[in-house]
Amino acid sequence: MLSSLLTDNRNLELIVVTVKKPFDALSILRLKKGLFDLVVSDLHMPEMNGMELQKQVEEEFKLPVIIMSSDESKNVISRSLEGGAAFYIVKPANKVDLKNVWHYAVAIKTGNSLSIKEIEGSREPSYSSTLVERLSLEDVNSATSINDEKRYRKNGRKEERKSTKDDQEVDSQPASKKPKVVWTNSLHNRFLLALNHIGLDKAVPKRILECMSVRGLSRENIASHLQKYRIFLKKVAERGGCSSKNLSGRDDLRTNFAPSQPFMMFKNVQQEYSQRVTRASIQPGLGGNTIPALGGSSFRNLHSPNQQAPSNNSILQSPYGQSRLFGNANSANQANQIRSGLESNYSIGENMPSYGGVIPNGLTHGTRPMQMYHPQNQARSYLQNFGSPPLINRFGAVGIQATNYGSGVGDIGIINNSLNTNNNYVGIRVTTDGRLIGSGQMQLNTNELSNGFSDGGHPCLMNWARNGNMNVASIGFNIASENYVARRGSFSAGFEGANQFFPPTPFTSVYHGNSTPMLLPPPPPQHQLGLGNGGQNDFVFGLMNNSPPILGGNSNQQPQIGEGEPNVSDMLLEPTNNPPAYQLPQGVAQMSTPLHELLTPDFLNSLHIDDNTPRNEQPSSQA
DNA sequence: GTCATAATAT
DNA sequence: CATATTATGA
Repeated sequence: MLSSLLTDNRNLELIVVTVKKPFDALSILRLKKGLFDLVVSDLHMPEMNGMELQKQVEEEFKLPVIIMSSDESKNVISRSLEGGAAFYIVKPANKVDLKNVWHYAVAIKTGNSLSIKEIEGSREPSYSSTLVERLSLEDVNSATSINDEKRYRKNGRKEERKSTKDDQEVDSQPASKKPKVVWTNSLHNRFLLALNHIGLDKAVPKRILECMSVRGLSRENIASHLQKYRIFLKKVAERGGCSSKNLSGRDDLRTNFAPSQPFMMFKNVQQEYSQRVTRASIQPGLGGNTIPALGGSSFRNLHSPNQQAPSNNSILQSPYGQSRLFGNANSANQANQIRSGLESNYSIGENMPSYGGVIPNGLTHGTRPMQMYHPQNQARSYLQNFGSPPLINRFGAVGIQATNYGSGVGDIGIINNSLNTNNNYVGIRVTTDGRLIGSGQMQLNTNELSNGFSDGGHPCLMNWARNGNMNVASIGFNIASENYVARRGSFSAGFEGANQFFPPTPFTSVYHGNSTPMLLPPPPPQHQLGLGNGGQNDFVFGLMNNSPPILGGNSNQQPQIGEGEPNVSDMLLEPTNNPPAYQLPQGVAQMSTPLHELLTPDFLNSLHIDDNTPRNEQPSSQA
């Protein structure tokens, strides 16, 4: 059923009926009650103006009305909008307007085929014609004006498609462009959840589709994404790490610094924490009072529970050298040996065994083990060896283990000490349960070396050091009410070498008390380091959060398609009967399988998935 | 269901 | 203009 629905959605098209007079419009609306979803009307019309029509339509059919007019005066516009018009379009309508119309139409109509009724004042038919023509020619899917006089047709390679609704005077139009599905991070996260749920080996488009339950998403869409994802996995599996060449390529990263998409992640982190700290969007990676169980005091345990990690597998040890940043990190090469150390029953401050959580998370692709990358494992080894009193300053940089205050700083200082052409510090304070209670000081462009870590009083938590070959970012959190930090929250580092980038590791995985592995395949961007300039700019296929948290106070803004998607954790934490919908271009999504059925609270807590931003795209910053 | 590749977007 | 992403057809 769902699939048929989706199928229908894919064939969704606009059915446009044009009439000359408002009353005709009303007549047809009455006649074809339920067929229409949207009315587009001129403002100025003979018998009844657009606003009156809108009122009538609203009252009688509860349909949104878009008013168009060449009248640009603010007065008129605002009056129309206040009067209840869904949109006001100044004629001649431009591409953006039409896009909005389309989006709006799609948004309000989520399942069935979409109909747009265009009502045309007889006075100025040409305007509407213009609209319709552009609609069909330029932009949105298929939209056309069908009446006896005019027929606009896209020069498309596609010929007519079947109309989903029959109506004598309604015809369907060739599609000019099919809107692409945008794989936002949240959507992708959902995809990952589905994969995780199904199991990678059994994950095929159809099943994924079912599991994802995103309305508007087709099997093909998923197949395509899956294909990409598999390619990605393959690369990861083949190239366990990055070659050092990336690390040594350039003297000046600045030129290559920001442009590539992956880097965005880091920028987002910065952005988020420097600008958007009003909401504690970071959820500690661990639920309850558990902490990641890292091996004793040994970094290597983290990386490879079963093996001794090569001594050079830590970026911390030789950031400039031949080290492979994460390359050997998962030296538990067999997929089924990959374990997450994130589950732990140990409390903060408690000594832990070499590794507490043994969560196999093996993934396979066919017969081949897929090595999933668990950056949080490698990157977040900051939590260990909390003595008594607990040591502080143990978070932040990738995989750094601080043994004590001083040396901890020193260790971390490998990063910090590395040429500091740029150090940014951003402080964020978080309560023990992860709530953000304020931001700390921020220092920009200082050459001062800093440990970048809080000792409880100095919340310099984010540290971004740069050297000729790489950039390292780290973010940590100060848990204000405790004397030690970063128990639960920390961001790890991002690296960029030449064109490549190690994204910071968002909190991703967390498990449940029981052994159900909930770990999602997190972002393994390390392969990028091996690619060099000619390499493909790969995507990060893990849970991530690129988008700024949605802050309060903007509720009066009309959500755009693609915005305002629910974040997964929100959905999960508060299951609702009205699950928020993903709004995909060709249809509006609706979750039919609540994710909370798949997930556990702890897991959810660990996730910060609210990203509505298209993957690999930088979210727009909030003004 | 997958793969290669065309189409489209950035 | 090149690259990346998504759609599509075999």
